[in-house]
Amino acid sequence: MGIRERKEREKERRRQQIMVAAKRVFSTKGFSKTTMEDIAKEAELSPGTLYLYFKNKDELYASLSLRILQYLIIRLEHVVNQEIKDPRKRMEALKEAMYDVYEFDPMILINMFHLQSSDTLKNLTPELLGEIKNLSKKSLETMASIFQDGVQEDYFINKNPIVMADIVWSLFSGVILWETSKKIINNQKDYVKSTLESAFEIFERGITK
Amino acid sequence: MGIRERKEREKERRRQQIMVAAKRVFSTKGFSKTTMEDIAKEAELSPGTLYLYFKNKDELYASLSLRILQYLIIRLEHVVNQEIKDPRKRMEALKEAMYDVYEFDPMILINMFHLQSSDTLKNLTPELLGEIKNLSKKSLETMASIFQDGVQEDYFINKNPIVMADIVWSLFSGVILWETSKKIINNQKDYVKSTLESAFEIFERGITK
Amino acid sequence: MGIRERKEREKERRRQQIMVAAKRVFSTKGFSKTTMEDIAKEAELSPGTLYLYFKNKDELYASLSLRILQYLIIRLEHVVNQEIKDPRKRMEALKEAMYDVYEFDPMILINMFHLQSSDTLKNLTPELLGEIKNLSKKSLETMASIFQDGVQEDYFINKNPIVMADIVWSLFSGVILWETSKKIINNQKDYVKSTLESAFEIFERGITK
Amino acid sequence: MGIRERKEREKERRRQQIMVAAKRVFSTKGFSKTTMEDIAKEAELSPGTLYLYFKNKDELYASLSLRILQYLIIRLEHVVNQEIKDPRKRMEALKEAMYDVYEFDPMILINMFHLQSSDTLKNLTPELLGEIKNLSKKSLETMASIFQDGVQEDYFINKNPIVMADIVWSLFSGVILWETSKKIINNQKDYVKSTLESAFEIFERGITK
DNA sequence: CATGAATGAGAGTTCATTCAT
DNA sequence: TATGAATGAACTCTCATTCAT
Repeated sequence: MGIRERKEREKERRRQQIMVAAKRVFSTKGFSKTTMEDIAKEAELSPGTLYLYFKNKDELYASLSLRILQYLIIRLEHVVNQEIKDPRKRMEALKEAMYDVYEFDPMILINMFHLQSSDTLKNLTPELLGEIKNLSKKSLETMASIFQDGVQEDYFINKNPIVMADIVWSLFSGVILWETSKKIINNQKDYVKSTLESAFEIFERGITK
Repeated sequence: MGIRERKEREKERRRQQIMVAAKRVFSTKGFSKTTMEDIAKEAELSPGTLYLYFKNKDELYASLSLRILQYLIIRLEHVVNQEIKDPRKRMEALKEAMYDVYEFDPMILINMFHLQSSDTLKNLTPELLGEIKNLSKKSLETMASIFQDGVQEDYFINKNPIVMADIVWSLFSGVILWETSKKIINNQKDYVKSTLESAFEIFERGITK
Repeated sequence: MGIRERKEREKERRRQQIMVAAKRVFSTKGFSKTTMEDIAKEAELSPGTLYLYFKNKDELYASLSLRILQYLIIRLEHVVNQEIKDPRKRMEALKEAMYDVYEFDPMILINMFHLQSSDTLKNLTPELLGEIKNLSKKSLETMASIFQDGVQEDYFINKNPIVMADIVWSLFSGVILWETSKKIINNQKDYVKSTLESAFEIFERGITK
Repeated sequence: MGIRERKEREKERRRQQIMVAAKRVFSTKGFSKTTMEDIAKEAELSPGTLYLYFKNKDELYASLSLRILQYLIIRLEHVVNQEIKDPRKRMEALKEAMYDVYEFDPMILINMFHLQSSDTLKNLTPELLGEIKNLSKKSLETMASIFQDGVQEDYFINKNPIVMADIVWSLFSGVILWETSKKIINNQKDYVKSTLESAFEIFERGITK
């Protein structure tokens, strides 16, 4: 059993190693122009080896989203499990958490948002798709629980907390995509942080009694 | 002169005809899997002909966004130019307008949101890119003017109207992408309308004094 | 009859006009990258019209050679028909004539040399091919007659004058192609004239008793 | 180390295999009409594989010239390194060598002469172009050394040996191109050998004191 | 497990040529 | 005679994926 476990761990390590390489390549070449061979070279492996760890290119791409979702969940749970129950402070912490996730890896996060509504999604193995669904669900539920508490404390307006979570998530992804877009098109400054700040402020005002 | 005008009109009609065909193919095959030949076949033209009207595939793709942006602007300007000055009613009209734009062509709108933060954008002719930028700018400015009025009337909180416009646009795109994603992943009902409704409600509360 | 003649002349003028345009485009874009549309645009005609005057692209290309061959013949006959019968002076005149032909239009001449041993030749209409053959033959014969005279006057060695003409023509084309090639590859000075000078000198020494 | 060497050799063999196939196709279809797929089929490989060994079509074409230039150099150096120092005998050997090169592969040689003054040249990788330049230079220098010796021995006239080499190379290429052309146009006998013979004879007379 | 050469379908694009007007 | 929009075959080249070693 020990051996099998170690093997398992080693396999997982290799996967991570490949994903790290993939991220590095994406950052320099952009998603659409990155080939499997590029990634293999960066990972100092052969193209064929990549297919021992990922069923195909789409799965490799999608796997990147998993990591960031996992990170998101950790941060969100941390917010929920804290002592502080003051909704205002929790909202603040939520905002912080989400911005951290953005900063953790902007490129990958944007890729994940793209992934959300693309054909790619349909081509994934049921396992991977299931995992993504689970993680997404968990994230949203964790967020919802924050709102839930706020509603119960009569601090937030009486609205379905799940819907609130959907909206905050939409706001988050929308701001990042749009501000990134503006940055690219107009070669302008990065307003993600400040816009996110304002967006959260308005959102909070909007749900506060 | 009449002849030249007619030719011009015919050329424009052809362009539209190709774009309509493109949309039809996209709807059935999805964006990434649609080839120029598919579109040509659907338009009952030869592949070469497509290139008489669009410089390349990316330009054809991007041109689709143009139409929807134009429609958006018309709807937004209509909101602004109406007699009604009551901010609440205007917000209601704004929401209606944006939802109409979504219903006008969901696929194309989603594609446009994807386009926003992709490499494709960099490969467009400066002319087309310029046009997209102009239309985007105009849309945002028109939205901003609504908030501007509301602020001046002391009905909305004192926040940069341009930032408000950015946020409402982000919210709009974010909700659509996320709800569509959920619909696809979970094979569930389409919650775009209801979530958009809630999102606008919260947003309005959030900016109202 | 007058009318038909005029029509004929006008048709010929149009042909010339197209050929002039073609030459201009070749000079700027190079042969392989010039399209029929380029030529049409330069000639301020439509692509279709080109096909009223030339059967196809190859024929248009080949026709360019015709003009230069005609010019060559005129110059050669001038050399032969002059009063001077001194072989040395005639050789000098021959050299002058050939260099003039080169300077008349280097690009077209080089194209003609390429044409000589290419597949294109086989795709020409029999008429055009026949004309090229005739003009070539005439050129070579005219040259040969110069050598013939020199041989009869016992000034040149006793060798088949036709072969001498072939060799002088080979030398001419070979020097031009090779010196042009060196010029392009090494970005060096144009040595066509000086090398041609030396080549003729050696050739003359070689056939002089 | 042995393994890497073997791989290297195998790679080189594949390259040769492709080049041989290419030559075969060229011989039957002519250069301009040969497609990469034709060559792939002849080599019993897939089109994609060709691109593992040659960067693009032009490079494959140009590579063919390399081999013949290498063969030329070997033959020329052999002439120079022989015991015989008698200029007349050396000229004879030079002629033999060049004719052998022609017979080694007429099609490829002609193609190389075409290549010399075409746009293709400019599109090659600097490495390949550099190699071609080096080999050309070496050939010409080796030839020049023969003339150099003859001049020093006071057997040849006092002319720049480099220029002499340029001229003999021009004569060689010119005769081959022109005689091949005549053969094709007039469906006549092949006079390359006899004309080359005469040409060398005249050239030698021309440079001999 | 790992390799990496080979695959081969398929993409986007070009352009000589045609033909209805 | 002139047009020029339309054609469509043909091209080069890419790259995710496989499989013998």
